[in-house]
Amino acid sequence: MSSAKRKPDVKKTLFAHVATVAKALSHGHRLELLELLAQGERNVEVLARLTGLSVANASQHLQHLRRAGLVVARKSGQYVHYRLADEAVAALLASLRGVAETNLAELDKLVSGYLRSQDGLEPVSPKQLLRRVREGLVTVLDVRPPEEFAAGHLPSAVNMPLKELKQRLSELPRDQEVVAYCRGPYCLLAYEAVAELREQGFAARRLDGGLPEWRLAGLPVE
Amino acid sequence: MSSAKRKPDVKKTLFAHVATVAKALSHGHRLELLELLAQGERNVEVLARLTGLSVANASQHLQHLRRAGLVVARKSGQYVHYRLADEAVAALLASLRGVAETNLAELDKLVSGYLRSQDGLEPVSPKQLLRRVREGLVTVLDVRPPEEFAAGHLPSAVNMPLKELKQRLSELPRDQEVVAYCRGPYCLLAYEAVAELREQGFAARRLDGGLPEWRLAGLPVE
DNA sequence: ATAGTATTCAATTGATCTATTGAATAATAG
DNA sequence: CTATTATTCAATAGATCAATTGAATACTAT
Repeated sequence: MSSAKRKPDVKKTLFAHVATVAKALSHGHRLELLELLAQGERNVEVLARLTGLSVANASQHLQHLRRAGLVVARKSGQYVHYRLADEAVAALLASLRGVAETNLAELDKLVSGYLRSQDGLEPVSPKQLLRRVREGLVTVLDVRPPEEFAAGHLPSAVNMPLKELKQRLSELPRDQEVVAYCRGPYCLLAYEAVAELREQGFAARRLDGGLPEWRLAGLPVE
Repeated sequence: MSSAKRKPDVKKTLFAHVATVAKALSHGHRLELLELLAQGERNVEVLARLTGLSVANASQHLQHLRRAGLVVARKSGQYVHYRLADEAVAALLASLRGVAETNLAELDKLVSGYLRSQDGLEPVSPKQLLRRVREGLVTVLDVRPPEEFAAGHLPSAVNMPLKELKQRLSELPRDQEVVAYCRGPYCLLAYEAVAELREQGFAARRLDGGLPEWRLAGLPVE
């Protein structure tokens, strides 16, 4: 039986291949790129600017992700647009984040200390929010940039990037709660929007998670 | 606003912490250790032997996993028993494996080429199997070592390690299908058991996944 | 064609990771 | 107490990875 000798090799090879995927996830910059790509397609320059990386560096990290099969590239003219390879990638990221949060004491402290302190209230769960949106009880505020909003957003959400928030407060009704969201659990825009709104006397809360998490829950996107 | 300067730091720090968890998953040996731990608690020496690593090397990898919060250690006498920190870790592993399989062309070839060729038939899904077990239509064969069987197994499963299979064929009924399983999708024991059984004229198939996947599906364990 | 832009490639340097080895701890058995 | 066993620690050398730089490629617009 040749398999007696080949068996360990095959098993080691299988695990080594799975490990290469994990290795692609094992750098903060690449996780940040993936979070941005979870919002929708992006070209290299924009990704570099949003993450603060040099273009060459961003390009190399993106190629690393591509080799691991986590993202795909589409060339259009002189631009190369990257996007997540698959919805399963977004689910994997969420799972990784969840394990990291529950298991890493330090991370837990950061998340619950720094982030949660900014708004005293618990975040609204996606399902709760959907129910209240359908009953017209709540204003949904998307504080991401307009391009990301255009690529998909929550039902009946209003787009108001954080920078414009102060000037456009009059557009928001004061007689119902405002729920803000942005890219994901580690996107700080929504935290700051809630802080600002509450300073101005609004009843404001944050959505638990961002658009990718909403999508993963199987809820509708416009 | 001090957050204008601190914001990027917090975000980078958050992603860096999540990345350390991914880094812990980024080595084949550690994934193999985790697969074994998904079967139940194990001490260092046993893990070293099962993986073919030196004890010191296995110990270091285990400590790496522990620092990342993926496993926990329990000291009892002179032994240190490791186990998965959480059920979410098993789910994360399954998710990682799934993404790796669908996205890595090479891995796909290995899995469907080498493994699937060993038994021509499709594997049985956990839900199908549970239904057929309850109707008494099938014999469930657990080909893992007795310790792992003792730590938990499928309802009404028969334990028969691969090495004993040939001698104990008479214990298996020939008038109904036999479904074999072992540790997980990359555990080769079940493939070999099915091949052997079919050579001997049994109607044999493989369960899709192993005990950890069965657990994750929320199905009952004895 | 020419200039300009987006992206990738190639080479370098410093940093991090892995496996091995042998010694150090800690618990147990005689 | 001494010998034994399980585990961890510490130091090393080789391998791999990350960021930077400047050049190369590929496409667009004039």
